[in-house]
Amino acid sequence: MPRTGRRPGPARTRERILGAARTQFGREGYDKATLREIAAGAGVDPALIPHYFGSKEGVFLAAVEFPVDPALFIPRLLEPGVEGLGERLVTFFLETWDSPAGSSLLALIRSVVSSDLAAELLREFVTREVLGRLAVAIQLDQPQLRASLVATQLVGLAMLRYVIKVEALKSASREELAGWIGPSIQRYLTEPVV
Amino acid sequence: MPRTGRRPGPARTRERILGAARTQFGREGYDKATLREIAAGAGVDPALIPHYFGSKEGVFLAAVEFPVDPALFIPRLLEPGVEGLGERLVTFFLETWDSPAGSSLLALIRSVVSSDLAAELLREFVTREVLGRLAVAIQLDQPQLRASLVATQLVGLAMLRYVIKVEALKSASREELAGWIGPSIQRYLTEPVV
DNA sequence: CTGGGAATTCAACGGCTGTAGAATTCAACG
DNA sequence: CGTTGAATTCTACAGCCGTTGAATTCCCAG
Repeated sequence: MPRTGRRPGPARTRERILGAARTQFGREGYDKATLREIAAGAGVDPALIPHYFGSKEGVFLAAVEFPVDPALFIPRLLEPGVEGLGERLVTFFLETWDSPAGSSLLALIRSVVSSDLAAELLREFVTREVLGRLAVAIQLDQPQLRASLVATQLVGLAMLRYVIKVEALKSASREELAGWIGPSIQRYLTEPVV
Repeated sequence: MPRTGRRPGPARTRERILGAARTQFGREGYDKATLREIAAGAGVDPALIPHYFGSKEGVFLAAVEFPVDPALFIPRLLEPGVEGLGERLVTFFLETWDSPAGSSLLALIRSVVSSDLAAELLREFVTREVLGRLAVAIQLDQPQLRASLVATQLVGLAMLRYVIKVEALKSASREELAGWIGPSIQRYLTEPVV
């Protein structure tokens, strides 16, 4: 059983493919992004991508891993107590989008609208990992509705600031936005029943 | 100069093509929708569409006309005064989406994310027709930022309720949602400077 | 009844897509 | 140095797309 053959390589090129895939999926969304463009971005032959990841779907799933771990950040946001939770949540949300991890989120949100696969993926993940944890954290009625309302405000903010790029939101500072939007989130999370 | 030849027809089939186009663009978005599927939905040969509307872009522009006229509904919403404006706005927004006109909006929001053409179209229209009118209506500082914040909340609501179809939002009543979200909108519009 | 012209269909082209499989390169080993 | 087998590339296929221009249908005027 000879342990021979070409050894080094795939670690490097796998990473470069994933990087180019994130860029491309973020810029174009799942459908418009093509394996040929991703391969060109990675300086690689297009056939290498199905070879490593099985299919276009495979490289998408490998590329858009959720860039933050809810099991970590949710307790960290809750730790200082409920007061100011809304503002902290908005600030954390904007910091994540403005960080390098934002490209993964852009790929996800762009793809969610065009691909049922991506929509299902995100809905399952958010329901299980995020809404679940938030539901047990806030000890109030209708936790799913409350968490969903929070999501509407945050998703809308991401859509207009990062996807459509509305000028007034693009040029506003994180602190300013947190000051405006934080209280809305806070109310969705803590306001007693309507 | 003989006025002869086949006369009736196009009015009917033009309408049927536009209807099928709205359905298809709403279900698939601009990119995924195909002329062949639209034609099949209208019971018509695919070549008729470029023939009547010039191109795929042409039938899209003809199909997704904004289904409500801001010049009409904005004064109507403002007329009872500023108190309760937030709730009225949310209610009107949801009524429009739940009406037959909602399919045009779905086509628009689905397409905005995949097509630069649609994004540019919507951004220009909203900036000019909606934000402008709202800005003069509310006599406060930073009218564009305020109107954009309103838009984030409404767009996010539409995304999660009608595009991703999150259960908690899909099954909530219009009144319930207006009760939760209305105050946020109200604050964005009328809260004195932060 | 007959011809003309609009309405509609047919057939096809060129381009792009994801993907499969054969062919080739090349670093590491005996 | 030659063999080996993984890493990579080449070639090609089948399918769908928007669009085109010629062919056909069919209503209506004369």
